[in-house]
Amino acid sequence: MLTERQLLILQVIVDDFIESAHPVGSRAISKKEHIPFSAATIRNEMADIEEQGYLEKTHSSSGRVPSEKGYRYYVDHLISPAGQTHKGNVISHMLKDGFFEFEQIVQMSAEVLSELTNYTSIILGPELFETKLKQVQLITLSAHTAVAILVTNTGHVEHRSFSIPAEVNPSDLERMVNILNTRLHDVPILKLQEIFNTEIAAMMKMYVEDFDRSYDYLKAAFLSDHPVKLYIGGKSNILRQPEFNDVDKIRSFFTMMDKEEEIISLLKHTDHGINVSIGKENEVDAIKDFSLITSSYQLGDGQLGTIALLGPMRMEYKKVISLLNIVSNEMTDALYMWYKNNE
Amino acid sequence: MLTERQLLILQVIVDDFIESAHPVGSRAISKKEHIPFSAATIRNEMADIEEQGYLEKTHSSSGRVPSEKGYRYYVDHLISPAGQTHKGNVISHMLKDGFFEFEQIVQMSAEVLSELTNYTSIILGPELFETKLKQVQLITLSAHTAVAILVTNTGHVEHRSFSIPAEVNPSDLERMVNILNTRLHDVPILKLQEIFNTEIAAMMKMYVEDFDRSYDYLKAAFLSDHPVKLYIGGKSNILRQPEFNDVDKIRSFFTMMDKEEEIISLLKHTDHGINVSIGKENEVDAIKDFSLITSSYQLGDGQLGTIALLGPMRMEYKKVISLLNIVSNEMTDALYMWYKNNE
DNA sequence: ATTAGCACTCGCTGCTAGAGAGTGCTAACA
DNA sequence: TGTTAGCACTCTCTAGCAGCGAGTGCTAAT
Repeated sequence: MLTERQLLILQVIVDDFIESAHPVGSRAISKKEHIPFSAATIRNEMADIEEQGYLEKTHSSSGRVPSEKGYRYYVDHLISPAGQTHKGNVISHMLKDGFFEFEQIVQMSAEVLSELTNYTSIILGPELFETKLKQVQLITLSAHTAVAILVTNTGHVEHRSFSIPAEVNPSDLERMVNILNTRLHDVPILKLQEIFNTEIAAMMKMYVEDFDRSYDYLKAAFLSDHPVKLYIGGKSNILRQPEFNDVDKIRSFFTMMDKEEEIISLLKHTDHGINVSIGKENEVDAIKDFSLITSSYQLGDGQLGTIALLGPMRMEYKKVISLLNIVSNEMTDALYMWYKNNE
Repeated sequence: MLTERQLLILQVIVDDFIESAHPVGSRAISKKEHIPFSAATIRNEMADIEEQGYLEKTHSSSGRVPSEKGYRYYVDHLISPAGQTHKGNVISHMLKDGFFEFEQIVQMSAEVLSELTNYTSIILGPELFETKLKQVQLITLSAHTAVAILVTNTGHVEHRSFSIPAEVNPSDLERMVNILNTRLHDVPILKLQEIFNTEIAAMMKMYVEDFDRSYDYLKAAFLSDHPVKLYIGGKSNILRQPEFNDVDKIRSFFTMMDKEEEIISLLKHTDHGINVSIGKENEVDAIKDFSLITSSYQLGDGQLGTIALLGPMRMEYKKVISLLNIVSNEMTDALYMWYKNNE
């Protein structure tokens, strides 16, 4: 167990190290105004704290650095839930703007988050397995080309252009769209493929001449690829962190950031509220000396998306946590409004 | 003037350096099979070549490295136009696929180009000042929300969701869209803003009640931000190049890549064919020790887009040039087909 | 004209010494 | 008994120096 004074010292060390990125020595601590103890006393305390695993040395005669356990304790017990609400205003303003497109807002939020923190921000769109198709529209641009537009109940819009082979009859096309609209309304996106292959195929065969060609084209146009959408902000902002002084670290970081699936799997927990993973607590090896802070936001219908900041273990937890709290709340609010309008 | 033999040596040096990234010494050159001269002879020649500015030393007793002038000469005169057509097939296949969306293809081309070369690829979409609006569609999703869809003559589709304030009358909205469709057909995108502010405003005042609100919303929805679209592939692939051993270089590179406008201005020449800018030949300071190779592709109606590869001066010019040639031709072909279908 | 030989230059590696920052321990102190 | 001053010790970091290797330029011989 740590004494009061040890907690104070631990807090000072973590705060200081988060700010400076340099190991913290006893003398430096004793110089702070709210620390009335001598360097020697602090040395003794530090040895105790280290013994309990909250601190580490980078080498035998260096100052102390928080261990993962130290960060964990700091995050769990030593952070006062400071409310710097002024930071939220930037994003609040963005989101309160009457009209908006979901994706644009998310992308901007990601950029702003990264800009405010100098870490890399990641936002995971709503998980599509709850998302349902709301409406299908087909706009023909010419005799040979058309745009298919899919609108989901979350307000997400996707378009896809495709060319219409000469053999396909325009009236067939229209009939097909009607079929789609009737049958696919309120169908979960993830079940599209299945329904296409069974019911739709059957229905179409009845109504549409030259079934095969039309079917293939339409199917390709409608079944797009991404199940979840990922928004990353400020991949390069993180280079401002002093821990990125090592070229290999940069390389491995960027290599990891290119692997979308890995990142998605990392964020795909749907707990409510803030979640902090420090160092090896992360399941993915590639970020075993990073910290990842995630928060969830909610769509109008209760679905969850994830919003996260990835940075060095020496992260400004206090700032980041309150910021993420604000942003996820703002997003939830804004999306609730949007959803109500859309209903 | 350089003699035959000096040209041969220059070529060997550039080739070798491009491959190895190490300064090339006289002994190494004399060892190559097709070089029957001794190291001493080569030293003499190298001194001459350096005197004429085609080579440099990194320090007084180092091997030689091509100067910018050397690269320039190499590119202009020493590259045999090798036709490695097999590389083109990858992209050819992608593009020949019957249906496609312009943006998807471009993005994929960018990725593939970068993957094949380990440089960063940049593709500039068609310049919109020639692009004209073809059709406007408004799909209402609910009483309060709608999607505006703009289709251009290049087949580019843009959508924008916005909410409809309660005060706006649905029939007004419909009337507005009709007005837009009549008046804006074939209007260049760049003139949209202007026309909105004058003619459209005037016409709408006549037909539409509660003009002000409707107008603002529609305007905001229609005048989107990006005049040209930029596709970047493999920003992090370039980290594989040995010249990126320096953290500062990496930082400045990524900082530059974040400035879209700068990159656009860099590529906004519309010469036909391949263009190589070496080192300080580039107008932007940030890439004064990079080489930029651009090529143009053509849209069906003659508009130009730009496709480029950005890498170290020590670039595999031969490979890159032939690759860019192939890709830009493939893209031009594919887009011509698309355009004909769309007409 | 070409080449072998040689002195010279420069970067790189490894070694050493000294300075600086920090620790742990001991002994003195309140 | 808890706190502190003092001191020896440890470790990193930097500068300086020597030796090696790769490469050059020049000279003299072929």
